[in-house]
Amino acid sequence: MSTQRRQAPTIHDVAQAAGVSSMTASRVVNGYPHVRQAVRDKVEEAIKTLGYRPNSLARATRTGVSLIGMLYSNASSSNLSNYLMGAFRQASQSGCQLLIEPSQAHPTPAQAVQKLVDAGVGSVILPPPLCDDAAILESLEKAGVGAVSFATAFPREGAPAVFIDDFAGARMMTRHLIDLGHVDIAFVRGDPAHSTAQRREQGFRETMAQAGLTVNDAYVADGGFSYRGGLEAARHLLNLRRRPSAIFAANDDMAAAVSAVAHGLGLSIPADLSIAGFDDTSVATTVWPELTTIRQPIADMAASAVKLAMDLARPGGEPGVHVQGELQLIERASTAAPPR
Amino acid sequence: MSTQRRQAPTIHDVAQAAGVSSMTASRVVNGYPHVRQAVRDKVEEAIKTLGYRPNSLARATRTGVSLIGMLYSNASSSNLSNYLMGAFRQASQSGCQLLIEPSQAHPTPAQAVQKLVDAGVGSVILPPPLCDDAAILESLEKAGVGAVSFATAFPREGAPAVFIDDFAGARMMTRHLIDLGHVDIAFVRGDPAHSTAQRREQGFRETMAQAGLTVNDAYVADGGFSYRGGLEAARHLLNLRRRPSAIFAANDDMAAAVSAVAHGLGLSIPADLSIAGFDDTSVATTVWPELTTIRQPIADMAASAVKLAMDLARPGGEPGVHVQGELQLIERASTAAPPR
DNA sequence: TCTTGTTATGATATCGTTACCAATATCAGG
DNA sequence: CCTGATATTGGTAACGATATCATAACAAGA
Repeated sequence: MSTQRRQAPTIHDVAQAAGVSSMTASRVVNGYPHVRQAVRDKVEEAIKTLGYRPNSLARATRTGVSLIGMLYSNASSSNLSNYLMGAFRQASQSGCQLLIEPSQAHPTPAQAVQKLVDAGVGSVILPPPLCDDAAILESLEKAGVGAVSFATAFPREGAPAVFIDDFAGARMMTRHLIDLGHVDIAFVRGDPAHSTAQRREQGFRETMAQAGLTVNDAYVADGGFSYRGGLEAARHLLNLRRRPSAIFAANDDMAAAVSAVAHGLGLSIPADLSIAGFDDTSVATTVWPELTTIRQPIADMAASAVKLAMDLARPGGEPGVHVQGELQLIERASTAAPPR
Repeated sequence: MSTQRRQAPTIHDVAQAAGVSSMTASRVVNGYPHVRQAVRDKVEEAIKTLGYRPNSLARATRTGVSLIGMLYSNASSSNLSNYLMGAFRQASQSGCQLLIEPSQAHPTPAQAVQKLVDAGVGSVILPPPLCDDAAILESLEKAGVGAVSFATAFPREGAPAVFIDDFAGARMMTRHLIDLGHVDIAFVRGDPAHSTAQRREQGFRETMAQAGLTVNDAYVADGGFSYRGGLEAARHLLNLRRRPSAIFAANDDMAAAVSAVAHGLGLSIPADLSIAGFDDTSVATTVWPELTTIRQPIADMAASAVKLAMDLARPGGEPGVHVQGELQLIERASTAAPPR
């Protein structure tokens, strides 16, 4: 029964064990040059033996802390936890503090941004639709606070941004449905205020066109990215005289709504109707059958955003970096070949 | 266009501005006694003038950092973001690092716990069902790592825990339905492996009994806390010869499933059927109509858990503290008086 | 007046880390 | 063998905050 709380080893312990100065050990830990391979090996062995883990807080005090502001809108709330996970993991690694502010807790998004600025953040991370809001970007520039755009479909040249290729994602999914043999494919649009909604629709339309398929106007319904909007869109689409054999919704919430309506009409999924979503949020695996969807690496993207934000806050930071997340088509049980 | 990055003021700046030593300033900041009111005022004014904000990272280096392990199971994934938000907010305030580990990423929960221990955490936060697992608790004790139980329905005496009164919550909701005039009230049970599921069922049953209402066995269905399980439970309940006029599901996911099935059967909510959930997760406001449910202050509870975990990791920490979250009945559009 | 005790303040050391600079080792070219 | 450049190391001083101890001030009791 060892109640002994073992003290975490410090870099000095490592240095002593390896028989070098703590400075040299620090250099090894941080991968700096000008350390002989032999010494490097010794230090690395000591690190492994002692189980040393750098204390990122102490490191941050020396390197200079940054306070980074992060907004979130609970619109994409299913993705929120991944967003937070990735951001905080990176923040803890880089030793910066994150100040999180729900944008919908303020009358206007501008006020949420102002609150962060007043708190003294060095830079902020803006999710959609704020990252496409010219007024907000301008007020930030005036305050001398840099902004990293997160998940915008139109990253600005010369400004740091983390995003995915919504167009390509929509293409992948449309392609998938076409390859399964579908011809009558309907689309549920997102909120046009979000740049991503536009790109996803373009991706759908162009892929259909390239495959020589026409997109009937009645086959494109507005869902506003919400479950409720998805319900109405689904009611419209599934009551058409010529019912589509597949419905591609611009996000998972709407796809889930389509699924609910389809069940209500006694349709069997995917035998009677294929349903595809986008985002791979938790609802994609909550509903039954689980949704075929496009996964974005939200956590990694959030981590990248924090990294960019830190660079931005640093005096010598190099702005204008773009990071693109890799998309992946996740095939689950909600899509199949159309009924004969 | 001031590109000048203002340096954040330190406690020394404050001290100088107030004409005292940094130690005295620190005492004021931390609310320690033994500072004259006049001096306290002077320092506080300096803090306000300079806009000083304590650097919690630097503070933590001196006070002793703790690395706190946090497990999560994506079972309650809708609550995950709130859980993370609260925990991270507190961690950043207290200057501790959080190491988060998804328990389902490991073959057994015990291995997830072991990974945290190996990483050198000072204590861990255990959500259900891990917090009720005797084997895990024992192995932690052997390793000398304290555990804070999160959201268990049976907090152990003498062990730190953060929880809600599931029993009382279920009572509140059952009472609400009875007060609306419902008599034929059905219940969708959660996963019996979770202690909270049992307590919620007890709360339902006892309140019914106290109101002189009988609970028909056919009116209690198993839903396993999942959407899918909720679907089956709802199909069973809504196809009974004598259909209940209200269904109380032990969590929101299952309530959402009930809602979906009810829509499918052409029932109007709440005119034909009242539906109640528990947890107030994001699905409660995603489905239509929005769910009447019981809100738990998950974020605050997570923050408390982090605080307890830090106390636990500190040598002189006082264990055995219990923190209970306040419940609140959120009345939305899914409940109303029963049809005549 | 002289303890004695309590309250109020400051000086200094320290946390774990890295920045900065000085010191030494090594090597190429003459 | 020397010269200067470059690679490799260590010493020291920070970073921002607090713990600890010492000191100063003041009041109450002997």
